[in-house]
Amino acid sequence: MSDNNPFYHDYMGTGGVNNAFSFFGDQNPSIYDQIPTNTQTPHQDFDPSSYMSTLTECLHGSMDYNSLSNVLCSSSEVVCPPLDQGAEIPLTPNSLVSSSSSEAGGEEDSSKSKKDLQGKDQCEDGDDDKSKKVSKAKKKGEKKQKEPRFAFMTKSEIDNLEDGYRWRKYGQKAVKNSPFPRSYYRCTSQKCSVKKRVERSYEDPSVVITTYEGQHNHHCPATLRGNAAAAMLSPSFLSSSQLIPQDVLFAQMLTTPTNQNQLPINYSVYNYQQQPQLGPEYGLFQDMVASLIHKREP
DNA sequence: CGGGTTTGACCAGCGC
DNA sequence: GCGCTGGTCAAACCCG
Repeated sequence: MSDNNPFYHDYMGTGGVNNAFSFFGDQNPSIYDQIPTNTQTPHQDFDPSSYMSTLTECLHGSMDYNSLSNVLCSSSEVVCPPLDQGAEIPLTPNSLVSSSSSEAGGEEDSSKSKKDLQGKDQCEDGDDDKSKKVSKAKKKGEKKQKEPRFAFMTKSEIDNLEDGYRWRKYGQKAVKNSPFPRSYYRCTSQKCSVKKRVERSYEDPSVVITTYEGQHNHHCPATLRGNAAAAMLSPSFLSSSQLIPQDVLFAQMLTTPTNQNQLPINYSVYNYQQQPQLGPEYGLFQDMVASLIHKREP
């Protein structure tokens, strides 16, 4: 199958999973210029099976995100600070982010959702358009807090990949240096402030970059695909690839923690190539996506 | 009619 | 201070 897959040759080439990362920096080496070589291409002894077991632990809740990052970092020999700062990192196609913390999601929404509410609430108070606009302004000195974020890339014809949650588009912006617009989505669940951004890589239009921000405080809508939380852990799900359309040929999860100097470090966490023998792992990738964007019950 | 999308305008943050 | 850019809002529009 891989022989018939044009993307396989494009990106998997001779280096297996790790070479898939290459399209991230070839034409824009600015980030990589600052990164030690071994962070560009994760360790050559990279062992997908150990990654899978790590991910499995994470999925089943026995490992938190920091532990996950620690394991992943050590296995790829990347110096990786704890991902608990919620650091503000510029996100571009060359700088994907996962500054996640197992607690941050629930605590951080307040400021963000506050802003949203502020806008809506004060619209009712205001009696003209001007006041509406002004009311949206955030209080000075109130540093905007970032939700934990993570991003992953998929090779897909479809921009907005089905992940089991319901999203409402609230904006679209042209992206500098990219012919493709970036779309902004918000979870339609009332009390959920999770957002996601979807854009195509300007370096490779076949690659969709999806960035999630925040963690869902509710379960995946059961009506869509059944009880996803349970279903995704079932063997039948793992081989059925229900949540993401079949035309996803490649998926790679990325994180970009920052060190003390806010230097972004990119490293591959997980990489999937759609091949028959990897079917179950494809499901596991989806599990991971779902688990990261879904806030676990305490 | 309700919910989702489109799109122009506004605002904040950042770099110069 | 100014300009640029990303993120968000909200009215208008679309669609089932």
